Amino acid sequence: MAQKPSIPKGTRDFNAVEVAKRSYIMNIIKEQFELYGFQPIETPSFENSDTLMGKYGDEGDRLIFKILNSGDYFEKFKGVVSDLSQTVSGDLSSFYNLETSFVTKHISEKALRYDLTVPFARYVVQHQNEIEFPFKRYQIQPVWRADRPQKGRFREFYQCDADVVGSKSLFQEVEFVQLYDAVFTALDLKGVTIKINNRKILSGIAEVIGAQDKLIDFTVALDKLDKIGEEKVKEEMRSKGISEDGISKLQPLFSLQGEFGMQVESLKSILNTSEVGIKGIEELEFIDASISKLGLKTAKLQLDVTLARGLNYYTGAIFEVAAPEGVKMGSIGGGGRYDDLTSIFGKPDTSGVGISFGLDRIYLVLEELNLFPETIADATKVLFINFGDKEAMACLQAVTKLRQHGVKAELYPDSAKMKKQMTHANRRNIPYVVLVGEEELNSGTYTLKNMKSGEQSKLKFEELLSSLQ
RNA sequence: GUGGUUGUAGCUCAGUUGGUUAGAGCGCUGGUUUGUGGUACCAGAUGUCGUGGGUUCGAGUCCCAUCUUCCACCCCA
Repeated sequence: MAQKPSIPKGTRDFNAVEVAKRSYIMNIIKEQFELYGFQPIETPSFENSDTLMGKYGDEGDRLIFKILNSGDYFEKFKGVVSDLSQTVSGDLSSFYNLETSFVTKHISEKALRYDLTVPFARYVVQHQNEIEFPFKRYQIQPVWRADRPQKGRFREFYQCDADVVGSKSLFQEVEFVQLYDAVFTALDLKGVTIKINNRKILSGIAEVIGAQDKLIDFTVALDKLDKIGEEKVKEEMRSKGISEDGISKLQPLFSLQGEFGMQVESLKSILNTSEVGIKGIEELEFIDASISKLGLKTAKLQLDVTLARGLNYYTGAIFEVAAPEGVKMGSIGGGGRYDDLTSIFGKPDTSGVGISFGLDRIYLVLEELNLFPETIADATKVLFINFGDKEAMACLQAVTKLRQHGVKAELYPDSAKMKKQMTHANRRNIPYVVLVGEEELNSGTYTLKNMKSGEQSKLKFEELLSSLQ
C-alpha cells in the first residue's frame, strides 16, 4: 500500500463542483437538441474492431484504443501462426516477421469508441427497419483516444452529437448552424465563430489543379495555411507531388479574404470549369443566404476555404466551431455532411449530416471566461447543529418534515464542538444553520441563523419552514 | 508515434558553484471564546524533494531510466 494511487494519463476525476458544472453544460445542450427535435440514443463503450478500424484514416487507427482479448489470447494466436506457416508451435522467431496489423487483428477484436458518428452509422444500418426516416438523434457519451494529452486534449472525453440521416435537404445544414448558435447563446458564450466549408469545393480545386488523386494531401496542406503560411503550404504541396502549374492556379486562394459574398466570387473564378466545385459553391450560397434571412443570435458564420477536417467521410458541408477570440483552445465543435457513411455497413444512398460539441473544451472555455452561473451547485440549504442525542432526535424530526417540503436539510451527525459544526457549515457554503438546545427544546422553537448576515431569530416550525422555502 | 518541458508542505512557489537540521505565503490544527462560523490575536504541525537506479565522503541540486504535467509536431473535440 506504500504506492500512491493514480489514474491513467489523460483521464480525470471530477469533484462535486465540476460535476455540477459539467451537467450544467450537458443539460443546456440536451435541452436545445430536444427543442430541435432530436431524440437520444446510446451505444456501447466498445465496438467490434471491424466497425471502427479504417474509418478514420491511418492516423485515426493509431489513436483507437484496442482491447486485448480475454482468455488465453496468446495461446490462440500461436495456433494461428503455426497454421499459417506450418512452423513448429512455440517457435518465436516467426513472430518477428509479422505485421503489427496482423498481430493486432488476432489478439484484439474489440476497441473503445473513438467518436459517436461511426457507431451511429452502425446503429442506423442495424436498426434500419425500426427507424423512421429522416431520423434525428442525439448522443452524449464519452469517447476515447490514445492521443498524447495537452491542454483541452484528453484520452477520455465527452462528445455531444446531433445528426440527421435520410434527408439530403440543405435545410438540415441551415438548422445545424442555428443549433450551434442556440447552444452557445444559451451558455452565454458570445462571439464563437462557426466556420464553414464544403468538401465539394475542395474536390473542385483539386480537380482544377489536376490533383484529384491527392485530395487528402492537398487539403491537409491547405488546412495549415493560417498556421504555417503560404510558402510552407506550397512547399508541402510540392513535396506531396502536386505540380507547379497546379500550385500557381491556387494563387487567388491564398489571398482569399473578406465577406462571404466576395470570397464566393473569387472561388467561382477558380472553379468555373469544375462541375463539382460549382455545386459546392451553390450549397454554400444557399446556407449563407438562409442564415442571413433567419439571423443568428450571438455566433457568426464564416466561410473558411482552408477548413479541411481530417475525417475522410465528409462529402458536403464541413463545420468547425472556434472559441471566441482571445481564448487559446482548439475547436470546440465540428461536423459536416456525409453521403456515404452507412454504405460501409451495407446501406447505400443514405445521406447524413451532423454536428458535435466538445463538452470538455467548452468547460475549459467557460471556466476561463468565468461564465458559469454562481448558483450552479444547488447544495444543502440548512444544517442543524447537533447538541446531543436528545436534541438531535428533535432536529431529525424537523429535518424530515423540511425534506418533505422540498427543503434540502441535514443534521450534523456528531455532537461535536459548536465551532467545528459552524465551520463545517461555513466551508460547505450552507446558507443557514438551526440551533436546537435545551432552551429551544423546552419551548418548541428553532433558532435560525443566517450565515451570511449573522442574523438569528427564534421561530416556530411553521415560521422556520416558510423562511426556508 | 517524434522532439522538448515540468514535478519540493493540502495549494502557489523559493532553495546559490553539490555541503550541517529543506524555507515563505496561503490553507490546516489548537487556543483567546464549554450556545455561535466567516474578521482579529497567540501557539503548533507541515515533507518518502514524483518514483527507481547511479556518480560522490556527501545529492532537492549532477547522470540514466520511468511515470506525470504542459508545449510544439502529427492529428483532433
